[in-house]
Amino acid sequence: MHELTPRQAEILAFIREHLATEGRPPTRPELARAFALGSTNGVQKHLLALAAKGAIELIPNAARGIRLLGEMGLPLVGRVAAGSPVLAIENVLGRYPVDPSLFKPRADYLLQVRGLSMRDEGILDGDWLVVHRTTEARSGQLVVARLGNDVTVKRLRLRGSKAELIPANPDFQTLHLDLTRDVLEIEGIGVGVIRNLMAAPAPVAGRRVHRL
Amino acid sequence: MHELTPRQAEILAFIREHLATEGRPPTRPELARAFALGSTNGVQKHLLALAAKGAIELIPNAARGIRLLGEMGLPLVGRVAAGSPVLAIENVLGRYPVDPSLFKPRADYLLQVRGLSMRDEGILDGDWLVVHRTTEARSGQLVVARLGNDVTVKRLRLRGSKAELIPANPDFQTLHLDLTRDVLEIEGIGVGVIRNLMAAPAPVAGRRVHRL
DNA sequence: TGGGATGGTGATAATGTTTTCACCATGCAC
DNA sequence: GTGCATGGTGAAAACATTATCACCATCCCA
Repeated sequence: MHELTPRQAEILAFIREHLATEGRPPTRPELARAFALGSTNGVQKHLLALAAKGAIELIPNAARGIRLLGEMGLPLVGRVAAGSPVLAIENVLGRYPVDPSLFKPRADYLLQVRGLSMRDEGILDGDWLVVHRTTEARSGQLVVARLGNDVTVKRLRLRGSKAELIPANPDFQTLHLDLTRDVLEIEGIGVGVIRNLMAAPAPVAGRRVHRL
Repeated sequence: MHELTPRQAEILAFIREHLATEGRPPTRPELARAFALGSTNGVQKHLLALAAKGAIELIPNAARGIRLLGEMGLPLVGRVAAGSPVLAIENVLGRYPVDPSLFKPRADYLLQVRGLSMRDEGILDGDWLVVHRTTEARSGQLVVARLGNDVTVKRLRLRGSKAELIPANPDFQTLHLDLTRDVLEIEGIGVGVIRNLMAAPAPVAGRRVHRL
């Protein structure tokens, strides 16, 4: 998908919002009113641009025939391949219908936790860590950090130029970093945990998500 | 809400389905086609009946102006008042946008866990247990059980006529029941866990959910 | 300096959709 | 047996909505 212009992003956000609050997509006149446009044709062109970029689908001759694409839940990231971005396609196991607004700050993806290094905080092997994507974290937060080629989940403590990545399990060791020397790459902060006690559900979309 | 007739329930289900698959409510002609009706007026009367019963809201003069009511996520049940049904209004803290189909079997409500009796299974104080409502449970399942006036979350073990409710924390004691004497009321089985690591989100609907 | 992408106004035809008219049939309670 | 809720047909008016026409302005890049 090409990048959206700021205006297009605004309009896409309004459609999302309208859908959530009203339960149906907006019409072109409704969009025109919302953006103080005098003509529905201005709206129409934005919608065509959004459709061309794959952000929405326009159903011909259907009232409110606007369908959001790529809104199929959050990606579940499995084992992160060495050196690849967390959200790289080869790491994504599927997409699951988790409402991003259920968590604060907003959830961006799910990370399947491996190992028991955070056991004493109730995060077990196989749990889904709900992650907010950010490069900044505060002391005390649960972080998804990149250490070389590995991605790890630990609690962060910052003390001046020193950083600690602290597990919640006495069998694991705290990692000490000197920020004047070492690079600490934050991938996101943990904002929630989801565990399936029974069988894992089927994803709403498989490994590859095609746009039409 | 009055009870729906079978026909009305069918139509409501179709609206739900259409909304999920198409991303917008159906029109009256679309409904007429789906139910092989020759006239949109037949549909209109059903919609008016559904609206009168509080199942939907009809927005006048708006294309696809059908809005589902009472579809606002799962109820979060807090401390269960003595003797009251789990889902009694006084126990419901709010409603949260959790997709029931994310868990198997289907999630029916969320129960705010109190205490640390299941700590070693990674279920902590304040966690939301995702519950499937059922009165039947198998040995080994995590159950929401009613013991007298109290509701408790434990792992169930059945051995012939004996039942055990087993905590996951050595500080708590296993409860032994003789099913020939004692009554074990199952309220549901735990199918998942959700934890908010940051502040708890605002509910999509407050303690009281008004219809219009 | 010219052409394409973006972001508009204004108007109108064609089509989709809601709403209401009149009328009919069945089952069920009082 | 009459009245009422339910579940229909058929038609038509009024309104909502989509789609497309011609035209304009700005910005950026080759």
